[in-house]
Amino acid sequence: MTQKQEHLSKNQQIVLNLIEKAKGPLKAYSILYNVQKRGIKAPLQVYRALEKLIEIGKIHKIESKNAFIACKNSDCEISKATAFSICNNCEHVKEIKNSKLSKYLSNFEDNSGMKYKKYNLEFFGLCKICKLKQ
Amino acid sequence: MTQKQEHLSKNQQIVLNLIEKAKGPLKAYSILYNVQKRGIKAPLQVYRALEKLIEIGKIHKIESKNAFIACKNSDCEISKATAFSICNNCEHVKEIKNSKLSKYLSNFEDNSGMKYKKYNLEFFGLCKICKLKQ
DNA sequence: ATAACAAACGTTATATTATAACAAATTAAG
DNA sequence: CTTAATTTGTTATAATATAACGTTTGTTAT
Ligand SMILES: [Zn+2]
Ligand SMILES: [Zn+2]
Ligand SMILES: [Zn+2]
Ligand SMILES: [Zn+2]
Repeated sequence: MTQKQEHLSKNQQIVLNLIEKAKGPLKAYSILYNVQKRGIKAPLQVYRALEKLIEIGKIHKIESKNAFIACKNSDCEISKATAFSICNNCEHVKEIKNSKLSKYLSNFEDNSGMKYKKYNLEFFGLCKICKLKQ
Repeated sequence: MTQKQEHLSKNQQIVLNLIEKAKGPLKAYSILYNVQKRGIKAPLQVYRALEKLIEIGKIHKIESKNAFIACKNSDCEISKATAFSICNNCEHVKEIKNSKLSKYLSNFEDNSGMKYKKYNLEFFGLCKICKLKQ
């Protein structure tokens, strides 16, 4: 049983539902506008839900875009090891699931003697579709 | 000759000087306050300088912190391949210079058929000093 | 040198992203 | 039940970043 099942509060569930059915990453204020019909009125309610959802690994933040995407991998170790591919043209974002990569990075040590507990990697380029269009 | 030497404008030079002599990453508005004595008055002047400096690889943005750090590597391919180690406790940030890592990531391909032109990797953990203090 | 173009500048206003502070309500645990 | 912890609702504000506009400076080609 790799799936971590937490009980989510009302607001957390509302925000997660929206992010999960979205095609791409969503920004906080776009989330806010889309959940106002469900009673969430203020930015802070969204940010608090986001914070919790990130903590339990249900979503990830795409740092370069200030946007939030649902985790599709059941085995992201609670968002401690994330990698994304981002298309510079259409902005399509996809979480990379590659065990060699995650193993390589999780075990990475540099000469500083620092052992890393978490990493976030963002790759940029052109996706297959946009490459053809060029 | 790996060093890329561009002519910098006045504002760009002022901002770069500040970032280069800083011990760690600086935030945009902290930069602004520190260069006001040199005649830079508005956020946009700072952001424009930052944009250019990033473009030519003199500085990098630490996305998870919205902060800017000078590039210490002469061979960052104009900021197309960056990796940082970040201490969660003291916030110390250091650019990782590791040719195996950069080679591995620059050549990385996943099953999506996307070839990556750029990446940014941020590692988090405790630095040597903070580890001892725990 | 001067026209034409590109890059950088200065300035004001505004957009976007995120958190502080505090009190009330809900939920989990003993 | 009761106590503690979490979540909520709300208002205000902080922090980060860009739009729009006109001017100035630097570069390139005649
Ligand atoms: Zn994930
Ligand atoms: Zn694309
Ligand atoms: Zn660098
Ligand atoms: Zn430290």
